[in-house]
Amino acid sequence: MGETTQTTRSPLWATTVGSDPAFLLARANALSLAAATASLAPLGLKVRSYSVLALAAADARPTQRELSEFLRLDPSQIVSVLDDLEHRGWVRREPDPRDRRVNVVVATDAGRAACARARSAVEDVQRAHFAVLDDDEAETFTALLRRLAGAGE
Amino acid sequence: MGETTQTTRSPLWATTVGSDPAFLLARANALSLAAATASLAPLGLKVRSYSVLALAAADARPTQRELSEFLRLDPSQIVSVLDDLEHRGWVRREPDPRDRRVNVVVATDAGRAACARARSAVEDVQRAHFAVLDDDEAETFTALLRRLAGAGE
DNA sequence: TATTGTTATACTCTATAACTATA
DNA sequence: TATAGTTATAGAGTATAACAATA
Repeated sequence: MGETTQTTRSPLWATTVGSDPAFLLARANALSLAAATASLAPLGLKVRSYSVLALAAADARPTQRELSEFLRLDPSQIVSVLDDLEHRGWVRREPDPRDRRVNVVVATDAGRAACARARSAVEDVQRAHFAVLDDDEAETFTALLRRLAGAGE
Repeated sequence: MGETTQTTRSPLWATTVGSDPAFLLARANALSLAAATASLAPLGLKVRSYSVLALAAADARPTQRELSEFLRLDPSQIVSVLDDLEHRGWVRREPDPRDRRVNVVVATDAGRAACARARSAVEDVQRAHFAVLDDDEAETFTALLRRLAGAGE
């Protein structure tokens, strides 16, 4: 047993491309992204809308501009994500009384509940994705990844 | 000195999203991808066309189907990448005499030269990207990443 | 004059299906 | 009947510029 799940194993893995860190990073991300997307689909969320919802539900009270910069999305894309989330009653735009140009994004109770369900779903698949590493390895990997991702900037 | 290069440091990094491995993976990949894309642009290449050129130049003699599966691109996307590379004289489609349906992709001498220049350019920026890790850390990271990327499958 | 959020538009990327020629 | 490559097309994602309200 064990051979039943064997995959095709392309000979192209033996090339320099197959061990290029940038290529591996892209591949690992594609797998992670696909798993997260699939787990969120039943909830009517995509990775982007879930990210926005999660930041709102974290009580960070982000402005649209902050969301745009942190998620590296164009401000106009934030608009459409928020339109969708607000239309479902999961998020509200609150005008900032100190600067009436800016909106602060807050999650509703329904939004928090939806976010909790979504988080549970993505954590399940991410755990499965990281199951190829033991706990120590996963911790090491994430610590190095955090620096590579430029966390904090 | 040192403060001149200080970036904005979003407060959103303090949320759970900011330490989510999947988010960090996406961010690290986006940075790597943007750097590679920028370094390849002067050569008229994108990451996808460079990947195909590199696999051809590695003498792996991939079929279009193999390229499609390994790079996780639709067969029709391989067609347009190859049309572009072939039009520039960097790659040739060679019909396989044993099965006349399949084309094997090989790099021309000009293609190998272009590939060497491209490889040098991307390696420079990738080195800079990985410079936040020392050699041991980079090696550890890549080894773990390889498993996470499902290398070999 | 600069900035926040918004709208509109065009471009790229991706996914899908149908077609041909071979097997 | 199935597979490799090709073509065509529609949808999603992305980038850009212009605009109104506010600072």
